[in-house]
Amino acid sequence: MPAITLPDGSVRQFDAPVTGTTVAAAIGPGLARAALAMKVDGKLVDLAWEIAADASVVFVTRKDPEALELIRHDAAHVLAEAVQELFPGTQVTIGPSIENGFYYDFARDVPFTPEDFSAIESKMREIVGRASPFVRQVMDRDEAIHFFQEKGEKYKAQLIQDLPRSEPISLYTQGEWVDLCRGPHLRTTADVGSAFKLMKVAGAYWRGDHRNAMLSRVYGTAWRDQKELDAHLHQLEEAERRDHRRIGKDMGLFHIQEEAVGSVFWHPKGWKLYRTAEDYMRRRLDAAGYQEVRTPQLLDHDLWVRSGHWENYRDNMFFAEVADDKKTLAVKPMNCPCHVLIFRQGLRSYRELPLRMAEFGACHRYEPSGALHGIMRVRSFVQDDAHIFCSEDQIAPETVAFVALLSSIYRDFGFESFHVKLADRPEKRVGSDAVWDQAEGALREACATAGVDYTLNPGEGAFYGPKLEFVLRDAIGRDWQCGTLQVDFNTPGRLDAEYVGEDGARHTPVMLHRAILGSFERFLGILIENYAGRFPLWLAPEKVVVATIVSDADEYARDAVAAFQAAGLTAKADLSNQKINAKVREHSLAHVPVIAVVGRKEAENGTVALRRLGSQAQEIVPLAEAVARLAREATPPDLRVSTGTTIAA
RNA sequence: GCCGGCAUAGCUCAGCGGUAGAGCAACUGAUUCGUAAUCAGUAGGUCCACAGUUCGAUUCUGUGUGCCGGCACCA
Repeated sequence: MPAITLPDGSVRQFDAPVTGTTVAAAIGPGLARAALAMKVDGKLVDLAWEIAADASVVFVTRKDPEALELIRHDAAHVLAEAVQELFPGTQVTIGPSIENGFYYDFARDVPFTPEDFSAIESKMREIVGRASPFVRQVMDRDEAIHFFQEKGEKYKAQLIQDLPRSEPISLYTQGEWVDLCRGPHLRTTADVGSAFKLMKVAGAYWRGDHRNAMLSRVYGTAWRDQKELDAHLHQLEEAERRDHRRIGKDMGLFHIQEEAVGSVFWHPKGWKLYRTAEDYMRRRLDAAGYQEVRTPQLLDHDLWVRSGHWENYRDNMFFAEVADDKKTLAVKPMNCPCHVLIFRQGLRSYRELPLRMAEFGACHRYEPSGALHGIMRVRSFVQDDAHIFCSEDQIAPETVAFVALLSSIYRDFGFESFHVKLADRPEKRVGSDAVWDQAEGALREACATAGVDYTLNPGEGAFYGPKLEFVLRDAIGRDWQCGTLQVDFNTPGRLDAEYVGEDGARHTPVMLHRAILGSFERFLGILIENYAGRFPLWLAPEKVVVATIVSDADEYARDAVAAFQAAGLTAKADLSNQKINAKVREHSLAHVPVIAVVGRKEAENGTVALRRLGSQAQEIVPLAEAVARLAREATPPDLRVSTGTTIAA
């Protein structure tokens, strides 16, 4: 007879197998009301699950994280029921809970549109109101297939067909409606609550494969209560407010147009930002022992055949031809082969290794039209690329040095945390399995040496080698993959790179492909969104606007601008015939970090009234002090001299 | 590339089978003002492109292009 151990350590004895409902009721009416599901020996199950043997039980209530996932999953079921009530003939497929909500994929001749939402949502609320219990039932496999085929649900039948034989087939019924589902579920549809909202429709391939039928996916968001839902909707607005395409337009940083799809026209202010980032990166790479190079855009396609790109990457490459030359040229999608060609000039010695070759390399890739996204995903971009030619035993120390450099650079750009994924051999690849074993082993070992914790990203490596992906988190919690470190035992050999070792024999170097920002375009897009356009002073393309209150201060304002500019601060005067309120508003909306207001008083006293973006406070300081202080603040982080340190003799 | 939506003034958007409107921005004038919109006036359009239907198309239909949201892709 089951003895139930509760989280507080107490034990309850029962005479016969019991359900969670019974146990909760035995503990108290409060818990009986609050318990939505339970964990039996750590496994999440329905409250109606029967416990026959001794077990530890933890009840899940609305405030537990597990509850949220159940709410979302159940909301998906409610959505599916609502859709099938409203649109008979629609087939159901799958409907999982996801981050922030749920979706359900439907097979239907006419895809859903957002206009259908209000009817579906009303029906969903009606179903929630019915408080139909979720009832679990286990069915024989063939019977279940037959059951769904009878109902005309061929996708469901297919799902069961493909489940492993060992898997029990469970169905859940809510009222009249039945779905194939592993579970678990809440008690009744009422537990879903009312804090849900349908968000968007989208096409999605059956089983995520583009060769399959396109289904109509309905996305929803669901939360424990209205407050959480509101917070989420607010968060979405916040993300939209930060959209780099919006801010790029508002601040006049860049534009993209039809004549150059997927390529960026950088405007003066945007290019200033770009150059600030590039100059910074160049200094960091110089200091870290990299040698910068520059290589051609167009190269004979034969090179790409040898490198393996022709075979594995041709569909994503641009090609160029001219009338009186039979050669086909490829626009480089990567810089690596070019760097190998430089490496191959002359005889290399082991003494030159590790040889770190860097290039801000302009690459072109024919990305699918649907993948393009502002400046984040483009067809023409510049990588902060470098290749480290080294011996096998230099992989680990180079990885350690790289991770240190990358962390420091991310920190300087305002990103405090990142995580790492290790992507191993993909299906489409070059090189033997033995070489891949070696490369993957070397990379894992390097991670251990560098003290890097990583999660596995199976099958996602480059075609020439496994890679580490460095994913950073922005100010509103979104993740972006930027940095990468790839171990390549293939390309150097394919392109005949070699060096003379200590033993006098010729060896093939290992090549580490690495990038920190990834591409400038993407990284700057991320920076824009991370800061919502409110850049720290060193990055801000326009640092100071001197705004006058009266025209009597014009002369002084010009002098002030000159003083800021002399200190290297991009500054301009706003002498326009507008009220100071309007000027403050205009420049605040343009994300200018510092507004220096000058009126009669300031002109007389040689001061400026500083107002920082995002604050209403003003500080009146002598012009010279303002210049010195802002110039110090605008110094890039790598050039700042920390005060108070003395250099030891 | 696939599914769906969208394309009208510099921007945000309204509108309609009889060839176009608002707010903001711009420009002109007045106003000299103390920290997120001073007032008045003026100008501004191949209604994405091409084809079709129609007496007549910015509007309806088709095709193309681009953008947006997903999916697939991201070596």
